[in-house]
Order: sequence, then structure tokens, then C-alpha cells
Amino acid sequence: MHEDCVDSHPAPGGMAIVRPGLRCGGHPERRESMTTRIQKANRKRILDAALDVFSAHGFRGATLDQIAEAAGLSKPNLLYYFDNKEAIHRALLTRLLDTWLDPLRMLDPNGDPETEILAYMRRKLHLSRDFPRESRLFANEILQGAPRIEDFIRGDLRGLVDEKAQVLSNWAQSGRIAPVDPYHLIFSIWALTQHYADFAAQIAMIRGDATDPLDGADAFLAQLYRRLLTP
Amino acid sequence: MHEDCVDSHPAPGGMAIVRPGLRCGGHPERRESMTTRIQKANRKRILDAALDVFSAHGFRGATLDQIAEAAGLSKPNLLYYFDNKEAIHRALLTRLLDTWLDPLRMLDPNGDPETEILAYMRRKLHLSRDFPRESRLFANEILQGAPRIEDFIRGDLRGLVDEKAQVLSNWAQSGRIAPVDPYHLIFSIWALTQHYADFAAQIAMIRGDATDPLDGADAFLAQLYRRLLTP
DNA sequence: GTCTATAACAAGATAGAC
DNA sequence: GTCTATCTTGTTATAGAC
Repeated sequence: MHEDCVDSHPAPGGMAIVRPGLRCGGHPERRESMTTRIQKANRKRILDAALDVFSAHGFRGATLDQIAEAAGLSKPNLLYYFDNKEAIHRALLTRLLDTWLDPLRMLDPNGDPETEILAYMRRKLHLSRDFPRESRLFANEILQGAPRIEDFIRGDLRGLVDEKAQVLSNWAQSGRIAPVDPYHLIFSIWALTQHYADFAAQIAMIRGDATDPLDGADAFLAQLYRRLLTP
Repeated sequence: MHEDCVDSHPAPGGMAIVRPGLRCGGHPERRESMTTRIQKANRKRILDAALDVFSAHGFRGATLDQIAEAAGLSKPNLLYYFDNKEAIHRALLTRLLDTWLDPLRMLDPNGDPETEILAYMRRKLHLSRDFPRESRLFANEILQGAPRIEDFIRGDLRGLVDEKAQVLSNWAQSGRIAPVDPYHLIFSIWALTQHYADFAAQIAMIRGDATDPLDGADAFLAQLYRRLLTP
């Protein structure tokens, strides 16, 4: 995440005229079509607002009005920064997919099997805790048949899953974990962890809106996978 | 499901004029505002088409044009049978929620704990296999914050979950199953079974579109819950 | 860069003939 | 009951002033 020179919580509305050449880091005139800090900040504001709206209503359900309202900008101003609605959505997905594979990628074939699998589960669980909107954006996309991320799934994701499934399979065959179907094992981790983000509304309504939906989840899932994997 | 006198696959378009009084079963003139067999069949066609479209695109993403196209009827004709778009969606949700609780309701406090829990898991898994569209309709609704089914969740669903969680808790405390958090146990069954319907697109793209996403799921989940629950 | 105003179009819903 | 045609509104996107 390389985001220097950008406030994380900029004041709303258009403010602070920035003269070109007066930028943060030591490169006064890097190139012709440069990006000012305001532009960066506004793009960020827009994407954050858009994440709120798209994750809650899906692509079609979201409107530019809602996003503009949430970003504190006018609708035409949104379209100054992004070509169209689709482009905003695509930017969000791209940013998401860029890091979506990391937790699984980190699963180390040379580590201790149970430790590695539990750590992977925890990384996914923390993703649900820290980035629930991203999880729901992804879920919306899959629910609708994954029209915009089909290439990613059939390509990078499938490749990585196949690779790690082989690792799990080896661990099972060598008796270091109990014999389990590696694909279902991976799917189960996705299902169990993402559920806490995607179905958070339901969980909150059942457990009471006060309690944190993720309370006790880590302990429960750790117990579950220890018992499942012990040879 | 009481659906007599209705073809399951009626020919498309408006056909077959039915004179009132010429209905199937022996009640020639039951009441004034009666429902003809065509009406019944068309309502069914509409709801089936709507289920396709709503489950794939969400409420806002679905259009009456798509539903009309899928049902083989004209858009105004749709609105002859249902007051508006909302009414179609509400009819689907009502029909769904009516049976959504059944699998959990059947969990018998007097049965064998492990057998009962595994049977519940299987009933949910079969729901994902036989009614994946309904599962996705529900998932769409929850993802968007459950605006239309909040009362159901806070009422009937929560009540039933609390009741059955108590049963599970008793089983755990009496040592008949391993000590587990009953709520997380229930959530885990929802997550693991519904995942095969809600994320079917992703699973198909990873495992290859040929193989059935549910292949091996039953065995894997049975193994998982046996190991988790054994005292 | 940001806004107001508005064009262009999609989508829900209705009117009225048949 | 079903259709074609149409009204109305909401939504994306653009024009053009500042």
C-alpha cells in the first residue's frame, strides 16, 4: 500500500488549491500528466464511498447519486475522476483482487501442516474483520455469476488453489494431517470465514446488535480445524 | 405443495381460453373471485422466472423486462398478476421463508446428538443442491442488510435459533457432544452448506465446469462434524 | 476542478384497444 | 387476459459556465 502524501481523512468539499510543482516528495516536475495530491485524495474518497455503496447494493443497485453523496462531491465531479460507473467498480475490484490471494499464497509447504492451515484460516478471518465491505463486494460479484472477475477466477485463483491443494494433498498422503479432500478443505475455510463478513447483518440480528459477530469465532474455528486435521 | 390442475411446463404465450366453471376438480362454482387454472399457472411461471432473475441480479439489478422475457409474457401482463415489482419479490421471499426454518425445526432434542446434527447438516446441504436459487435470493437479501426480512430474522429465526442453541448447549454440558459454542456451530452449518449454492459459480470455475460442485461435499462435511462433535 | 443544467436513455407502471 | 403504446420517473452521462 504505497499511499504517501495523502491524508487518510481529508476534509469534505473541494478545498486547498494546489499549484502544480508544489507537491510533497522531492520530484517537482515529474511528468506532464501528473497527479496532484488533491486528485489522489479525491480518488480515494470516491473509492471509499463507492465501496460502501457497491458492497451494500451490488453494481446495479448502486447509484452515482449515492456515491457522490457519500463522497461529499457532486455527481459530475465523480465523472471527472472516473470515466463512468463501471470504471469506479472496476477500480475497486482490481484493488481487491490484488490482495485477495495473499493469505493463501502465504501457506508455506515447508511449515508445520496444522500450524499453516490454522494460520491461513486466521488470516482469512482477519480479512473478514478488517475488510468486511471488500468481502461483500466479492460475494456480490460471485452471487451474480462472477461476470467481471471470471478471468481472475479461472486464472490466478484457480492456479493458486490447484497448487496449494497439491500441498494439502501431500500432507494428507504422508499422514501429517488426517486424510481430507483438499479442495473442500479450502472451500470450507472460505465459507466459514467469509460468512462472518457477508452474513454479518443476520448474525447481528440473531446475537443482538451489541455483541461483535466475530466474538468467539477464532476459538471455535481453531477447535474445528484442530479436530478435523489431527491424524 | 398442493398444485393440482397446473401443468409444470405450460406452453409459452397466452393460450387456451378457459370458460369459468370448466375447472379441473369437482367444484364448478366455488366462489366469486376464483382463480382459474391459467392464472395459477401464469403466477407460477412468473414466480419461477422472477426467481431466476432476482437470485442472479438482486432486487435492484433485476428488471421487469428480464422477468417478462424469461416468463414468456409481456411486461404489462406481469403487472396484471402482481401489483408491482416489489410484490413479485415479496411473494418469492414469503414462499421461501415459509420453509426456510424447517430443517432446523426438525432437529430433535430427544434424538442422538451427533445423528441429529449431521442430519440437520444434510438437510441444509440438500437445500443448497435442490434450491440453489432460493439460497442466492436469501443471500442477496442478507448481503444488502436484510431490509425486507429483518422482522423474520429478529423474530421467528432468532427464536428458533435460541431454542435449538439451548438444546445443543445441553448436549455439550452433559458431555454427549464435545463442548462447542452452539451459535457458532449453527452458523458454521449455514456457512458450509449455503456456500455450495451461493458460491457455486466460483467453485465451478475452479473445479472445472464439468464436475458437480457438491461432489464429495457430503462426505467431507460429515467427517468434519463427526470429528468436531465427538466428545 | 467543480459546479448547474440538461440531454439521453432505461425501467416501472398505466391506458385503453382487442 | 393480453397486448401495443405511452406516461413518468430515476439514472447515467455530457455541456458549458465559472
